[in-house]
Order: sequence, then C-alpha cells, then structure tokens
Amino acid sequence: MYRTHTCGEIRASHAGQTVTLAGWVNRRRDHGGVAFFDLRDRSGVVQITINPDLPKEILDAVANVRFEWVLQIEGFVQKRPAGNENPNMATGEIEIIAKHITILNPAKTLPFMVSSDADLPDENMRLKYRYLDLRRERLTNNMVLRHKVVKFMRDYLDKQGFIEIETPIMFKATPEGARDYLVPSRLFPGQFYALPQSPQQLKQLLMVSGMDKYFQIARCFRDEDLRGDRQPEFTQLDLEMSFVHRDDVLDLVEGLFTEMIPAVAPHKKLYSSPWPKFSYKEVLERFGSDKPDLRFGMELVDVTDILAKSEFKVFQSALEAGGAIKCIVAPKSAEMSRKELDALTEVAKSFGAKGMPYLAVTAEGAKGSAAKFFKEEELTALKEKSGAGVGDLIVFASDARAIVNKTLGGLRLWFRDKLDLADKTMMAFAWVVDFPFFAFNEETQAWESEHHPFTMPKMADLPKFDSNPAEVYSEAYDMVCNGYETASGSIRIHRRDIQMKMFQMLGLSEEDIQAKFGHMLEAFEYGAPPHGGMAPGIDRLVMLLADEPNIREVIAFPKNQNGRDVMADAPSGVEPKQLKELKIKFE
RNA sequence: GGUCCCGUGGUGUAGCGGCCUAACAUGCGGCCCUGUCAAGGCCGAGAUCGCGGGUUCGAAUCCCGUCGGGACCGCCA
Repeated sequence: MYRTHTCGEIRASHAGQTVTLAGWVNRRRDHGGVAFFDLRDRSGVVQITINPDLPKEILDAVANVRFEWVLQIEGFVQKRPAGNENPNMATGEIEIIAKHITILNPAKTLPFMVSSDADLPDENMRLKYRYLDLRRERLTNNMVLRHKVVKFMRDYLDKQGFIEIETPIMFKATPEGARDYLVPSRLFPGQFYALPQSPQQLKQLLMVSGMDKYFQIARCFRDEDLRGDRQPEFTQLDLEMSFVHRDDVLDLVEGLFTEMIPAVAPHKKLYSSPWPKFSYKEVLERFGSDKPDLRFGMELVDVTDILAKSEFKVFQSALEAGGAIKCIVAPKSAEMSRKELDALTEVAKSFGAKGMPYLAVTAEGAKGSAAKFFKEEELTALKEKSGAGVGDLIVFASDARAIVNKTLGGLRLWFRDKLDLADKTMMAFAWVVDFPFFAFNEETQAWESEHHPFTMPKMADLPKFDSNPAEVYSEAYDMVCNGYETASGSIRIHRRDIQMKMFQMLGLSEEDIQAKFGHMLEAFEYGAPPHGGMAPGIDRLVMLLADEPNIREVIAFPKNQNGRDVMADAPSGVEPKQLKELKIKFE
C-alpha cells in the first residue's frame, strides 16, 4: 500500500503517530522557509507542513511541485500551534510534519482549477475533462452521496425481503412510448435488439416467475431530446411486488425515503409525514402541474365565476369557447418593470397562452394592462377570493382549462425562482394518484396510454372502455418532489383479456400484438399473480438531495444537451468492416 | 422541429462603433519571503475577440449566415 491513512480522516486523536499519505496537491503556500501543501484524496484535504530543516534534495524536489501533482508523504501528525488551527477544515486541528516526500507523478497545468468552484468553467470544458472535474470536492461529494443513496436502497429493500435481479440490456423494441435505442444484430442481419426504456416487461415476467419483491438498480435508455433533468441513459430503482394493492406499494416507497433522507442527507427536512396524496385532477387545478412544487403557495385561483360577465374581450372569448379564467397572485410584485412583464408574457406564451393580462394592486387602486376593463365589484370579489393585497401582482390566464392550468403552473415556477420562494432545505414529497387511463393524441388522432400499456385501469371503469375512454382512470401513481416527477408506477394488468383489450384500444393489429407482446400475453395465461411496482429515478433524487441544478452534476460521465459524450467524442463513426459484418449500408 | 440566451489570453469575466496598441481576476514563468490556509509582495509572458460574409472612413462592438454550448416548448409509455 502507498498509504496508511486517507487525508480526510486524520484528527487530533492521531497526534503523535507517523503516517504515510498519498494524494494530489490541492493548494500550496510557499513562504520561502516553511511551506504548506494541502494534500487531497477522495476523503478530504489535510495540511502538510514542510520545514526548512529537511534534507536539501527533498527541499529542491518540493520547490518544483505544482497543483495536482501526485505525492506520497510520510510524516508525523502534530497538533497545530495554538492560534493556527483552521476551523473551516475537518482536519484543521492538526497538520502533517513531512519527513519524506516522494513524487509519484507530476502533472501538466490543468485546463482549469479544481480546488475552487468560483469561476466554474464553461460546461463543455468541464465535460471534456470530466475526469478532472470530478476531482472537485463538490462532484466527489455528489458521487459519495449517490453511493450512500443506492446503498441505503439496497439495505432497506433487503431487510424488507426484496431480492435484486439483473435483467438484460439487450432486449426488444416496443412500439409504445419513447423512441428506442437500437442495437443491430450481426447473426440476424436486419434485426435489432432494443435497449430497455425500463425493465417493465421483464419485471412483470419475474412476478409471473414467482420472484415476488424484486428490485434492481436499473439503467434505462430513451432516445428523446434532453433536458436538465433528462439524460438518454439514466438510473432507476426499479421494483415490483406481487399480491399488493396501490397503497402497499406507496407505503413501502414512502417508508424507504422517509428513513433515507435523515440517514443520507441530514440537512434536509421532510415537508410532511405522512406524505400528502393528491388526485391528478386536483394538482392540475391547484398547481397547474402534474408534478407540483409544494414548498410554496401561490396556488391557482379559479375566477371564472367572478369574471363571467367581464367586459374584457379576451376573457369573453375564452368563456364563449367553453374555457376558464384563473389567476395566481405574485407577492410584492406590483412594481415589476415593463421589461420584466414583457419577458413574463413571453414565458406565458411559451406554454400556449395568447397573452398575459395582469393587475398590479397598489394603494391607488388596480393598475395594469387590463385594469380599465374591471368593474369595482369584480375587483373586490377578485381580491377577496385570491387573497391579493396591496403590493401584489395578479396574473391571469383565460383559455381552454388545460392551457390555463399549464400556463399559470409555469408562471408559478417562474415566480418561485425569481422571488426565491422555495425553502432549499425542504424535500416536499407527495403522491399523485388517479391518473386518466388514456390520453388523446391530437397529432395522431388516437388514444394512447397515459402511463404505459401494462397499467391496470380502475376495475369500476372497465365498462367505459369503449363508450367513454376519457373517463377511465388508472391504478397509476407518481411520486413528486419539489416540482419534479421522482418516481412513477402502477398496479399492472395481470389478466390476458384486459391486456388484450388495452392493446386493441391503442390501435395495434392482431399481428402486431402477437409479434410485439405475444410473450406477455402468453405469460399471463400461466397463472400471473396480481402485481404492481414503481421506479424512483435515482439521478433526480440525488440531484435534489445534493442541491444541484441538473442531473449532469450527479452522473459521473453524463452527456451534453445534444446527447454527446464530449470527453470521448461519442457517438462516432465506425470501421467499414464493422458495418459490413452487420450488413448495414447508409443512403 | 421551434423560441430565447451565450461564444473575448489556459480558465472565468469586462469592454457593446473611434478613447482597444483589448482591461481585470485567476492560473502560468521568474525573483523575494519561516505559520499560511483563496498566503503575500515585485516583475514577466500569454488573445488574429468561435468561424464566414456584409454595413461603415473605421467592427470585439451593428447586420446576415454558420458552427458550438445552455435554458425552455414540442417530445419524454
């Protein structure tokens, strides 16, 4: 071994011991006589003191040492002289008096500093040198936190009687859902494996196998456009249980996270325990989102009735078209500048609104783009119902109800960020249940499954399958936290007849059903147990626990927004020989 | 597919028609310095301002295009 201890573990209790450490030079402070190095490894940083009484050859070698050189240092641990302790360092009570220094490897000047997060380089630069960026304390801590999260999950589920089973990465393309990543088959030219969007089918088949209480830290792949909270490959805690109802699954997952948060992120508070449970309809109406951020108020207020006879044409035409009028109240925002309001209007438009009427409530009365159209009694009722007071800004949306909710939901989050309304130490977990079973796709003019095609409908709604699909609800559920969807799951279909009906509703032909899902349908004929499960997204949860603004910061080697690996430069071309073996030609 | 924002020494920023022969910080090189911890002091090197075209007497600065990056909408069962 190159070392007897790690840098970050040395404490006052080690004083008097001789230790050997190895690590990187995080900082150096050379006073001409005495010099200090901060030596860093994954565990942390410790101060090495180099006294001028060391042999000349050591002092000469040390004089050349620069940032990020790799050193091995033998020395003894000493309490720092009184007054020289550094309370900002975990190891700040002590220092290592160097006796021997070995240069294990010098380093070129790095493209950027890793010992400070001030002036963070451009993200492309960070990704290109990801192996250096990961040396930052911040990213190192994120990796450690992620490990703790996954370790906690494994331990907790093991105690609950779950077993971890791996499922294939090379599997089968599915017509529903996200775009698949395809893997060409050499032995069957023209045929493809697909990387799993999730182990959905496989975990259900494991239930048919009797592998009750399965879980897996599962990599999932979806070939869709990226976002700050979406990578083309991501990791889920995939779990599935047999002989359970919805609340059995929710209780298990709620228990897992309720115990995990204090264990891995003690600085985080839970918003409430037990977690609130909302219907899909309720969160859309109150928060304008199916993944509400509960850390602050500003709920949507329905003012359709108050403004039913409004003289404002914008409101009139929305109501005539069968729409709704709702508003949100932004605290202390009456003084927002014209420029900011214009910018905000653009935000509203990006969610589908045609404009963004607003009222600034001032001591002199209501002001704003639509103020003159409001009658006195309307204003009074409006303030009464919305709770708006002097100094507040009331922002309206009037359109089809879905657009109104979406717009105000989006503006609500805009104000959250602008006014810093959300408590950063809060983890506001909640359940969203009672999702509609089908969603009508305007583009294809066809019904699609809102969750996925293996989700069980509410049994009571089965008769409405053909007559009124919009009124069928499902046994699906989402776990949300701080405005993110952090898990989703459902009770699954375990009966062949219902599954068949589902595929038919989705417009799949008999041939397609057999070719794509024949194995599932057949499996359900051999005694499939009732089952259900869920899949919390590990990247997003770690992102929230680490207070990171995007999931790239909690993934060791993430891809950029275009799905490229900037470090290795992937995707990239391949040798003609490889294509020939696969019998692939390009146009 | 769409909207918006950003590309200036190694890195991060400033400059936004002439004062730019491009500024500041940090890093880099040299010298000084025995208790610092973002050590300090002095000196020095380092940029055809992403790329191409245009407007102008004059472009880092304005316009068009293009490439790269980020945020968002669509998309993400």
